[in-house]
Amino acid sequence: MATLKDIAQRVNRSVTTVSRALAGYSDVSPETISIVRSAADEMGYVPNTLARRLRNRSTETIGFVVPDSSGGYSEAFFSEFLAGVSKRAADFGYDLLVAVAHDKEDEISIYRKLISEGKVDGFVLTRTYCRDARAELLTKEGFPFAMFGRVENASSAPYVDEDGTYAMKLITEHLVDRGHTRIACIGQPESIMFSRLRLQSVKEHLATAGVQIPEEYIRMGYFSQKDGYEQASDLLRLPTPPSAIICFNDLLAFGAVNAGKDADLRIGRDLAVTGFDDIPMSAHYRPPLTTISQPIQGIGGMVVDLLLDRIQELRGITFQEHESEAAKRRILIPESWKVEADRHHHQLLLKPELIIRGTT
Amino acid sequence: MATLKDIAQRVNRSVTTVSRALAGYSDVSPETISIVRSAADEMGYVPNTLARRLRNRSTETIGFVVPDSSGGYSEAFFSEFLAGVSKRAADFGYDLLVAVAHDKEDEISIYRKLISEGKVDGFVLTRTYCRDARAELLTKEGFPFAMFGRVENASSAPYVDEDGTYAMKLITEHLVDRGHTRIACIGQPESIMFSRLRLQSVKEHLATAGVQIPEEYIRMGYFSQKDGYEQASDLLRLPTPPSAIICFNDLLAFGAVNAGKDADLRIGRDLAVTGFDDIPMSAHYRPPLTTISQPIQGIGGMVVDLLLDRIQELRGITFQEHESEAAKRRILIPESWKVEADRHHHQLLLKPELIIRGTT
DNA sequence: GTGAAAGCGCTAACAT
DNA sequence: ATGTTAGCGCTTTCAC
Repeated sequence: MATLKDIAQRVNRSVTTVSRALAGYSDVSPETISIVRSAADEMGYVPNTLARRLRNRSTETIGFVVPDSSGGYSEAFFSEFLAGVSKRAADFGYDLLVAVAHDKEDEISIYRKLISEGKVDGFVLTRTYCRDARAELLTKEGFPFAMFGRVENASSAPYVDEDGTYAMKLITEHLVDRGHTRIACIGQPESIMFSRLRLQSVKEHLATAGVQIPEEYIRMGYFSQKDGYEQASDLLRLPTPPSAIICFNDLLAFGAVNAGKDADLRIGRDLAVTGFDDIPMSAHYRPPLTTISQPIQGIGGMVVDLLLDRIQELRGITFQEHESEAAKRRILIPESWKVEADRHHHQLLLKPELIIRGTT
Repeated sequence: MATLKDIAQRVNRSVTTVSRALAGYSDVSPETISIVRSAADEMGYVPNTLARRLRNRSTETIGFVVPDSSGGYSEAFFSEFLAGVSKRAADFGYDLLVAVAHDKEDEISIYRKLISEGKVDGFVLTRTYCRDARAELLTKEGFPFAMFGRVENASSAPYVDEDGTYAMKLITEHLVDRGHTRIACIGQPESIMFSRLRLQSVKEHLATAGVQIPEEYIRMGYFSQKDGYEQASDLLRLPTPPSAIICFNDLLAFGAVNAGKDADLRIGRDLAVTGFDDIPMSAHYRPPLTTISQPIQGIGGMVVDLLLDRIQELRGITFQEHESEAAKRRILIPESWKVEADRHHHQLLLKPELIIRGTT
């Protein structure tokens, strides 16, 4: 591996000059620059990452800690998000460090460890809780992070989230329009922020439409297709079973559809089912699932943008910032996104889209 | 952040001594050791990872490059494997760097980049191809790697694989025992090593049992539940449709089951379907899926063991190795695994287990 | 426009 | 048993 020193010897300049030439500093003569550049190319020079990181006190690495109970994730969601994060990070020369936690306590200790060992510059969080231990820790430590989802105990932290309240407005209105009055829902635990928001929204908008939702129609705490099947089966055995089931992710909805089929109901006619996420399989399910689309990969990328912006911001306080650098990091929202943002574009709420298919 | 220097000043020793005390070298007085240790504890000393890595010329990081077309993965497989890798790596103080590739060419260039920038000490590969461009590159570069799966163009590389040949023997025998003579199969592209091996095995064992398998019964090149549905539907529309369908993963099998249901066949009686992987959902599908179990998480861990062993081996050539270190790294195979291994335990073949459930 | 020198925090060879 | 010295490869004052 060629080093700056090797190049310096070859072109008869000092290491310093070579370093600056390569970095494109303005106080290096054009001639020197071209000499150095071509030498570097020929020698296949690649800067030593470790040395640069040590010197710059920057790991150029983003941390992503995955809770092992990934049952919580619909798996497709997880890979999509990961792809979005990884690619955007790579665009900025950042690496992605992934750690998988054994359990809840382990998770927090992993964050502690990664921080104290200085292995990452910041974290990306997803699947946020209303009271989120991770957000709390990171806020307390003053360590940079950005989230897919909101929390209640870190109100100024940067996030991207889908407007679940609005999404559920779309869904309830859609179902009420279709004439449904017995509407149930199956969702994740209410401790998860988005789940609570969605449930609240369902309740509110049903109330507005003058539709009652009895307690036994509300099933919270579930994730998987199996859960969806079981809860839906149970709902359908009630004395007055629902005619529509709102599920808080697509997997739950698949389970509910199966339960309906097993109860000999015609899905979309006798029983309506809706999902959330629009994972790839949803369009190909039978019948295809009515659901809410989320640009998960794009959101992953956006969370990285927010995080890197935050990191730069904190650096700015400590170090002098080149103006050019400062200008580089500005949050850019894709044209195609409908979004509500705060003044600094650090807290973004996406307007979701309802995809009407065969299950309603 | 406290540094060695800080501790050294506090306890009136040199930085060297402190370093060695903390590392537990035998040539430091017990007294000094305890003084240094307690000072370090009090000051909350954590070694600077970057500095240590630069000095040791080791990144303590494993690379895992995920092809973006993760449609290829059954998603559950992917997270399980990741969990196994990450946890085992953590046991040895190694980090996991994950990169997601846009496409096939991008993938190779990511490997090149990570190598030349010195960001990882070795790679973990999965979903291997018969002629695997990654394995080829890494072998050529002499860069450490270990695989879940075999390849044909890197015969001495360390791997763990499930014995797919044996697995298919179990499945075909099971089906033939049940009286099936019209047996079809749906698998991934034959360019994928495990897929080719499984297909070969199916053909051989059917031949042995005196069962014909016509060309139109063989559908290779598929991954998803949707694929499974489409191919199975097509098979069932043939003049002489199969009475059993062997699928090379569980997702395909789910699709095939659905196709059978839609054709009003009783699954397990009129039509038998088998899967592969035993992902969590398989036990809860309706009917529950007959399939082959793979301890995916355990395999992920084992691949890490193989890789770290390989890395140490290569280091041993360059650097002097502490004996204790050398002793530490020996491949240990879990008691519960039935396994065929080479002399050095660097190439492992797991004996799979057939899980008979409701679909046969 | 260029170079010398210092230092990020750590470890190891080599004294003593 | 401990300290001195050197250096990993890079970036950044600061002086000329």
